[in-house]
Amino acid sequence: MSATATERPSQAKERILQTAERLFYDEGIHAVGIQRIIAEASVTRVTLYRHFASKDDLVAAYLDRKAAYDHAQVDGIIDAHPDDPRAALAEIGSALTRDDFGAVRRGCPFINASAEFVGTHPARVKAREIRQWVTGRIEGLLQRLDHRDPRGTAEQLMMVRTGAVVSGALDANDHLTEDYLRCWAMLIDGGLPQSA
Amino acid sequence: MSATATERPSQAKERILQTAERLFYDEGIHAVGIQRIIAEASVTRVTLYRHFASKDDLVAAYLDRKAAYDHAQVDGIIDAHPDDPRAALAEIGSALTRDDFGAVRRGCPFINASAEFVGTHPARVKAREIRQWVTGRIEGLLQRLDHRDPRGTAEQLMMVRTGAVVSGALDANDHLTEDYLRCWAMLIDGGLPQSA
DNA sequence: TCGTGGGTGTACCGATCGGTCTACCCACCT
DNA sequence: AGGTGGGTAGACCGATCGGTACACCCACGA
Repeated sequence: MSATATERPSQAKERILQTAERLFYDEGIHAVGIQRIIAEASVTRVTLYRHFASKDDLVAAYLDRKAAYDHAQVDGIIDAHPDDPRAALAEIGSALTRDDFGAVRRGCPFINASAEFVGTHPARVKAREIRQWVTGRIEGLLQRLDHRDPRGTAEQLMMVRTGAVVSGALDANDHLTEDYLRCWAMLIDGGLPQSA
Repeated sequence: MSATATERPSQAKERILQTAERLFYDEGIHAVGIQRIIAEASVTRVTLYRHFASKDDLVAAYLDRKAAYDHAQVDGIIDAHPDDPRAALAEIGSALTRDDFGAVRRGCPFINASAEFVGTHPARVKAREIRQWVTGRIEGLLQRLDHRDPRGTAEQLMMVRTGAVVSGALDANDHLTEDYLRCWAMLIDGGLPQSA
């Protein structure tokens, strides 16, 4: 009922964001001009600048959306295993490998964006934020498992996760998923209290 | 004697390459125009295009030089420990951490460049090549140690190495070196034959 | 009824992009 | 003496960059 009321806020904006997301991720941020985006989103220049003050603004929105996906996915997994942190950790690890790393076939959007900007540009700030957030979530799960070293292990897990994403985008081979998940499990199991 | 004879081949070219290396790595490739490079290298436009057919050509030369560093470093370490592959592995791992990851403070030049290009662009090809080469070298050392799984472990080592480089560039903390090297050593020691 | 906000269309801005052109200089080697 | 190759100087190219100005349309809600 009355969906149209507050829903109207912009179909064009949504189209712009989806297009920007696709192009920025697939081809890089500096490589994609405003012209490309408005053409493929079937929007006019004025409309874009009505919704986003500048390209940097659009970039920030693009990364915010990417971050929202990650937040939702990780928290969704954790919530789906309220009494089994170990299963949640396993799921966080393996979620990455779906469809042969298809969702990250071009690597990590935050790492990629960070490569294109310097200093304290929003892209770099957001990259650091999401990485620390994920690391913190993993650390929390490890704590609930009475893991020997939640902080260090969480960071190590982030390292192999990062490496797997990059490898999946650059030099994927048939063993990648297996090698990655074995390492992931080893880091977790190696510090568990009464594990065999 | 007669150094000037064949040494002349281009001081300008060298200046261009050094400048390109610095700017491309520090700020990104698409973010740096030809104008910036020739200005900071104190060279004219014509001179640059006399030595490099195009910007893509210069990018390729930039990455070739980066690859040459890596080749020299890794092979240098291996050659310095002809009878001790384990020491060589340890050195390859820790070489990265010198000066608080200072040499890679902006991350991996190949990963960064790959983020800016699509398809089979030289940047992506070279990235895959250097990564597979390093992985192969590590695998060779593990084989000489009669490691249980040289191939898989080499790939896992590359993952944590990659993750450490990225982390060093984005969210370095005081424990990074320690966490990284512990993981590095664990992967190696975990598969050794008669280890304690 | 009228304003407001999302939207279109298009022309325009200065700046920069990668790349080319012509003309000249000079140190070296043959 | 002449050629060659590395170098400088600066103008110029079409294209694209991010961003703005102005004028108009229309559906909605107050």
